[in-house]
Amino acid sequence: MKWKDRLAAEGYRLTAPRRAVLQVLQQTETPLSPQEILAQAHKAHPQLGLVTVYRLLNLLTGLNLLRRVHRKDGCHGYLPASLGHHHALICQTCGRAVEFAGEADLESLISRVEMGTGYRVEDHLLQLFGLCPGCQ
Amino acid sequence: MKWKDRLAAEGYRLTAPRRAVLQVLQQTETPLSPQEILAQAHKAHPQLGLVTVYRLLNLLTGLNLLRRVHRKDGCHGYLPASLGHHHALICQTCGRAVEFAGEADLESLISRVEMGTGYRVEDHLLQLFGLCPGCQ
DNA sequence: TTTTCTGCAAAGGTTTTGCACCAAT
DNA sequence: ATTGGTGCAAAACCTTTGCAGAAAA
Repeated sequence: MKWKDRLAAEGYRLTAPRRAVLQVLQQTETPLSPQEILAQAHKAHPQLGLVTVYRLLNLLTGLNLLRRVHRKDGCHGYLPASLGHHHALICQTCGRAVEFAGEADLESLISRVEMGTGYRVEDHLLQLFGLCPGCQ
Repeated sequence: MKWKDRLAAEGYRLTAPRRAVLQVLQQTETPLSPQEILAQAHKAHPQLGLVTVYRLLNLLTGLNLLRRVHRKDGCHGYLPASLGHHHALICQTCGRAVEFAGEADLESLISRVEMGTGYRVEDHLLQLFGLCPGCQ
């Protein structure tokens, strides 16, 4: 429910299409492509258009409510974002995803790489792919 | 020169368009988009088409001679790949990229995540972004 | 009522495919 | 001579934008 409050607090309107998309995104455990989001939200709001999905995705990503991930099939997927900087671990079979915090381990890796290359590291992209407990 | 040998060994033909594209890719230090590759290779082979670039990129990526990276601007870029599983560190200002091996550090992170989540991790995507020595 | 949001249509961009011609082996 | 490669055109996608009408505040 906090997503709706957040949108209201930022001055955005709560409309039927947005409710439908929010409901899909808040419940998903797998990274969904815009098309997949449309298909699911369509049930709750049949006249929903893909354009509206894209606009809301950009809005929510900007508010850090959503995280955009790279899927193995090349598409982009969207996942509800936890607070702070987390990373995604995605099941290659069922798509189910969990987030994990790997900052501590990355920091030592990053300082070693900085030392070795002379670069200063400012950002990173880390995703893991594997099999979830149910798919092993 | 070993790329050409590799192509020949795999039964692929050495043509003028391919020579032009190979020359560009073997020399680059920054991840190039297909359009950028076309623009540079065009000098050596003016009638080169973008389609041919795409086909060769897919071919070389399949042979593990090229690595596809995600650029911050959303485009895909291509870098010559070293042997083994390496990762890219890309300068956000000039685009210059280096590869680094972070397997040792990642292994401890990965086993910790496997322990915590119950997933089995089979693959990963790691890229670092920062400033190269010259751009700091 | 005022501003924002929506959905359509259309544009822009990237990547793939079909096909006839051409070139490397 | 064969086989595979090229380039054009066109198609298939994905994503963004312009705009008039609709809905939230």
